[in-house]
Amino acid sequence: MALRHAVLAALLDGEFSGYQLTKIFDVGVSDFWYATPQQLYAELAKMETDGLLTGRRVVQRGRPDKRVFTVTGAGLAELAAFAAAPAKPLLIRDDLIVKVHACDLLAPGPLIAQLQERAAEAAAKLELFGKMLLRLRGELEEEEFLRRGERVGPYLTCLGGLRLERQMHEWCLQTARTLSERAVRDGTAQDESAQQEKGALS
Amino acid sequence: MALRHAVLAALLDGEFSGYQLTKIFDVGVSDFWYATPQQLYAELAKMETDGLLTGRRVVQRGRPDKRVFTVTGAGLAELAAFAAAPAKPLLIRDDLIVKVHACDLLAPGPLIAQLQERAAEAAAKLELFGKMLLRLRGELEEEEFLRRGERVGPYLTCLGGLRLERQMHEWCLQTARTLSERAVRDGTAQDESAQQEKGALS
DNA sequence: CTAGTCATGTAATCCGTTACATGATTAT
DNA sequence: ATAATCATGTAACGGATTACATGACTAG
Repeated sequence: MALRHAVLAALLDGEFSGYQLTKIFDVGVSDFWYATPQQLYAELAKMETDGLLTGRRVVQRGRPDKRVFTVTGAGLAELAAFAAAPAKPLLIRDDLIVKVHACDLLAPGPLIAQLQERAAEAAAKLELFGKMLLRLRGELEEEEFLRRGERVGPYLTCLGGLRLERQMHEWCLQTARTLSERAVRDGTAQDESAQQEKGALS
Repeated sequence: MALRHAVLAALLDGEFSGYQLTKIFDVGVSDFWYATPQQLYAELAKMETDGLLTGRRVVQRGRPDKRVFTVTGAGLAELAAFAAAPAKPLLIRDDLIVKVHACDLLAPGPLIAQLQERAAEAAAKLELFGKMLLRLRGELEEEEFLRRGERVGPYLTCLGGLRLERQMHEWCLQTARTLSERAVRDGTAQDESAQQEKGALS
């Protein structure tokens, strides 16, 4: 029961449909959670049954109708109870870090490529978060907004996401550089036979 | 099928028993993965059946016997295949960030306390990772070790963990400070009735 | 002699992922 | 026409968490 709290938090920013929430959770906005569409549709149905949300049908022209959800009083109470309870420890699961951990026994080529790819993704998110921060604080300066803004929650999490992506970007590039240099030292990165001798597995 | 690759990577650092691995995965060493004991014992059994690992009984004096595991050739092949396949996107799930996202509608007191607690945990991990880096690189300087060390994988992931914890530490403290200042502005943090008026939920 | 650590599991339940399924509308 | 986007689900499977269970030994 943890996705539901993320959904409640997301719905504080406005009314959203299941589809809109899939977009929000797919990007993992501000890196605060991730969920698949199937999870969301199922959870939304359950939450409505449990009285935490109310759905409202919105007729659209040119597009299929959608049902947007609003947090109820019971939903807010659930969120408050969640906030008061001790937080579970941060959960991270990352294939890439596992691969780097094992990098001394692996072919360096694919790993370096994946690190650079991840760095590029991080850079894209950095830009996104930067724009988001601008949008959220409007005309105010950051300090001013954090002191007197009405809704700073999304801004603070976005700042966290920005920091995370910045450090991810740097780490990936630095790690890729280190592995490249070592590959060169061992007899050029693309030379497969040289790596076989060193014990790398294709 | 992702835990098994993390187990394989961990077992590159030496022979470990299920119990030892629970310690490693419980701390979430270098923040690279997390798993419960039950998950590990089940997965180790399956991996042995699948021929990725071999177990060896170690008789101890003063302590119960243990079974330590070693990666087989098939295990290394599995790891190589995993490394060559595209990595799944980073998965983060964090209660605290969800709470901060909703902070404008919540009582600030408990949230601030939890942010400070998390900051303390991050500081503890920072120290741990610092010591670990020293131990891993021995007498060499970092640059030198990264260029010529034999096993840099754990070092690189540890560097990543260090960066992550450093940024987590800073973000938690900064966010706690921001929320504290806002709480004061609204009529002192511990004054429950004042928050009720503002709309905060206890 | 009590609490804590070492050591290993089973069972039930819950959560999450993958695959499948449908259908309208808009832009090319 | 065809692909892409909007919109919402079901079903099956596999992975993860929680609760339960056991037992030896060590340090206070």
